[in-house]
Amino acid sequence: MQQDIDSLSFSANLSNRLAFRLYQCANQLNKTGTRWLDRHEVTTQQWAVLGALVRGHPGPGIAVRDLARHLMVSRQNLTGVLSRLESRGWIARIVDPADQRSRLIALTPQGWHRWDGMQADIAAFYDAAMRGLSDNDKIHLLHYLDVLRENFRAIDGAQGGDTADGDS
Amino acid sequence: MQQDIDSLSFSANLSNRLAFRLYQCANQLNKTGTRWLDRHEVTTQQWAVLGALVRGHPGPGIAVRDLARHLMVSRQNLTGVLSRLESRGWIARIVDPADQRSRLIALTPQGWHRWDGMQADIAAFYDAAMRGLSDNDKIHLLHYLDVLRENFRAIDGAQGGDTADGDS
DNA sequence: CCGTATATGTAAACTAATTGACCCATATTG
DNA sequence: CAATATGGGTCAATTAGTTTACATATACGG
Repeated sequence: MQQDIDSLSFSANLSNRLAFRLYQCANQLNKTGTRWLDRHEVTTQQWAVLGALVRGHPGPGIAVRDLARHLMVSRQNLTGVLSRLESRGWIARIVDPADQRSRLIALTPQGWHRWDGMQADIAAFYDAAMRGLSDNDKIHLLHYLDVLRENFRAIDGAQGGDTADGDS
Repeated sequence: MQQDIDSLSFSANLSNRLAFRLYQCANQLNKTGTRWLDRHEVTTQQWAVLGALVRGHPGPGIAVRDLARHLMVSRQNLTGVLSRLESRGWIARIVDPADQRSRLIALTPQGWHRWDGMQADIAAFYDAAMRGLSDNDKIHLLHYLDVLRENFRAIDGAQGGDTADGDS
């Protein structure tokens, strides 16, 4: 009996700590990441968008809906981020020739230029952030985060969320 | 030569995917977590605050500064969250008898009551979110996230951030 | 061609996160 | 006692995130 209670609370405690650690890491990723790239004038969210565009599907660009799904943010929120990037001339909204309702988001030459310009700093940030993790560790961690992500996706789907995407 | 380039890009790619996965997971954690606890009227941030208070240090409460450090958010932001919780009567700001500048944040009886009331749903959320992870997996994942967190803390410290905390 | 579904944008309200700056009270130290 | 440091609240500006709802244009099916 006592054993049951203990094992339950051990596991629950573990989940608790895990979720909290995720929360802490995300907070710090945003804070230190944005500050690290300060001179490039990008936030981590914009950075995530640019990265998704760079390593995005072949073709002229990515539809807003797919991009929102991939980033796991709401479409309305993404619109705001995209507008800020568009007003700076980093991205362009191109009407999809195959479906004129759809806007394909793509990096402009200037966007590419700015992206290239921040690569050295991004690499240095990753070095600092992942210090002490071997490639093998990273692979394990990536796998675990994949599991979490898929679970979250399943929860989101069951909750009526707008999510359904392939992989990065 | 080619090999060097490949191994470099492999490792960089891994870091990239890892950071992006963290970003995705954090987005989904907030989204699905807040939605899951919808009927309890708490966001994941408030949930994190309550959790920190519950499993907080012994004594009458936690100073705002320490709480902000622990949660890894800014003091100004935390003030807002605390005010919302205070206006609902879930927490109280108590003047520290030992240092009258300091406010000790503590759960009120009502706060405890609400916290107790959401425990079943929280446990169910964890079950869904961590499906497929054994306790051993969780321990590994926790360890990796700890490494990331400490690296972020080090970066934050070097950047002049307001961070310095023990453990949860 | 007409109705419906889809893609996007927009709007509004709210919460949360950042930064920088300033004020005030209290502690600490010289 | 005076100067300085610290803790916390507050104000302001900006970005990001959520939700619900609506408008508009286009695509598609019958």
